[in-house]
Amino acid sequence: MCGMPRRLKHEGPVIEAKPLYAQIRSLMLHRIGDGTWKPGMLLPSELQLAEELAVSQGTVRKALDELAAQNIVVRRQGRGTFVTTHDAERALHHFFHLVGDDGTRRLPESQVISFARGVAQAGEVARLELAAGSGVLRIRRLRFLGGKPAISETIAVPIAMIPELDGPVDTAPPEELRDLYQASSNTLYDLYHSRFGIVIVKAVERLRAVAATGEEARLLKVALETPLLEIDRVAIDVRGRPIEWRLSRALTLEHHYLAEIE
Amino acid sequence: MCGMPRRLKHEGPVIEAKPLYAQIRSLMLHRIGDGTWKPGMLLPSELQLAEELAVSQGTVRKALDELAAQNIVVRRQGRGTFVTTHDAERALHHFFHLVGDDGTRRLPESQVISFARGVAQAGEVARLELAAGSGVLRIRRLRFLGGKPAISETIAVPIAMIPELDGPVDTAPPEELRDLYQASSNTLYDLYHSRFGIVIVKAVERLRAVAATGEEARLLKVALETPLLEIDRVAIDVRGRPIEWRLSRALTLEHHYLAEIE
DNA sequence: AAGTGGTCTAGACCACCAA
DNA sequence: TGGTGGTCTAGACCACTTG
Repeated sequence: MCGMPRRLKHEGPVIEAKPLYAQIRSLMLHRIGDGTWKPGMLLPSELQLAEELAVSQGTVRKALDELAAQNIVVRRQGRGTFVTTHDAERALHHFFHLVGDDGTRRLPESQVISFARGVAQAGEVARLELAAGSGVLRIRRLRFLGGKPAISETIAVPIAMIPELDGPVDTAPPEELRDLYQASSNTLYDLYHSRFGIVIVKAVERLRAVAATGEEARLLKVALETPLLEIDRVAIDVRGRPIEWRLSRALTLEHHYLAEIE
Repeated sequence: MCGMPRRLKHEGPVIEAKPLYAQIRSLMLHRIGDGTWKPGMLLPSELQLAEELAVSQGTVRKALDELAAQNIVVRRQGRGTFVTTHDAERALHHFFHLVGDDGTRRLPESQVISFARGVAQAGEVARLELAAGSGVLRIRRLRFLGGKPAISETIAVPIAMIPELDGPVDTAPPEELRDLYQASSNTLYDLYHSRFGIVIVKAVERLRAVAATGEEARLLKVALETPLLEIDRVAIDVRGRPIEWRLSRALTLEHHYLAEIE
């Protein structure tokens, strides 16, 4: 029955030369990215999707299974398939790896120190793959674990990724956005998803041991030169674009970074 | 046709109450663990396995796909399915996360400092889930990256895991084993697999920043109190048993620890 | 009871590889 | 050319959730 490079009928741009289930997966990612399917939403059932796309249920299933494996979608027997919510719980387990030495995982509180636009510096250009002279949003904050200052953090996001952030780089960003960032504190990825349609699916972290600088020592209330764990993270969305660069320096006296490799 | 809790016919111990493909997966893991299927070996084809186990090809496929996703098995279209070899390449990419700041990944050289049996200390008892008084093999070594000393490392393995290591804990272990450890340097997990039938599939790493002690400073040729990245790793085999505890302290001046989260 | 995802089967054709 | 895994289909029954 099948010809050679099969092709879906319902797409705008023609996708070819990859398996049907992969094409369907791409189509679903588009629907999530463009807001047709929003976070938390119930998707049509496998049978409905199969009929709409004119493929078998098994093919739809394979596409959904892959999305589920990537945590983009959650499947619940008897209920249906849902778009993942980057809620606090998930953000905590998936993207926040500092845990207490006793194994407890606590949500850190955050205090925003500064929030401003600026022209991308060399490090930002490199890690966010920007053109020279691009604008970025920069957030500086101090985070607390168990009430004690534990992490000094700088975040950079390309202005181009956030339409609401357009404007001269030497003026203050909208107050509303600052409030959003302050409020979402620990679940920025959920904010990106629900507000900007950006789905973070991956992060690359580079870790090293460094000595606390004067400012860090002051913020974290420790001696100068105290060893800190530096976490240099770039978050990447479903289309492979770097969305956020985050440089954290953490005290690891009562906490450690947990990595599970499998 | 199907009854309720389906059951395979060919097993020794009865496995029940889980899906057929999961039972088949377990059976395959047994065959790999007990040496019936050795590293690098070509497995029977899906159709042969399906016939032998009296299930459909699709069910065998699902079991094999899961093993492939776990890197326990490698599938090659047109050739067949093979038991994974923990070769240097794989060990490097999967379990060794220290990379050069320029992105290069180099295989470290190792120099064994000491190699002896002993009674498990508190930390070893806890991390390796041992009974008090159990014996462990302890290896102390210094590792070099780009010719320069970079990592100070202590490894502990329960004697019970290695039959060839049985004997009084206050005597020296067999020379042959020491030679093996020295030679395999970076691919201990391959040694565990091919020699002892232990398949490492997972590792849990805890990272923190610490200050170099006197001995470490001497070995690594840096100043006292230099910040070091401490990596506390427990390797776990396919049956969930902790096999090895490794405590490393690394210089991160020209290298960093790379973690990819997805 | 109706609808969902989860498991399992049987069979087709394809792309790839080795002899 | 024959055998392998990779894709796709069609249809069955199961377990779970909701009304």
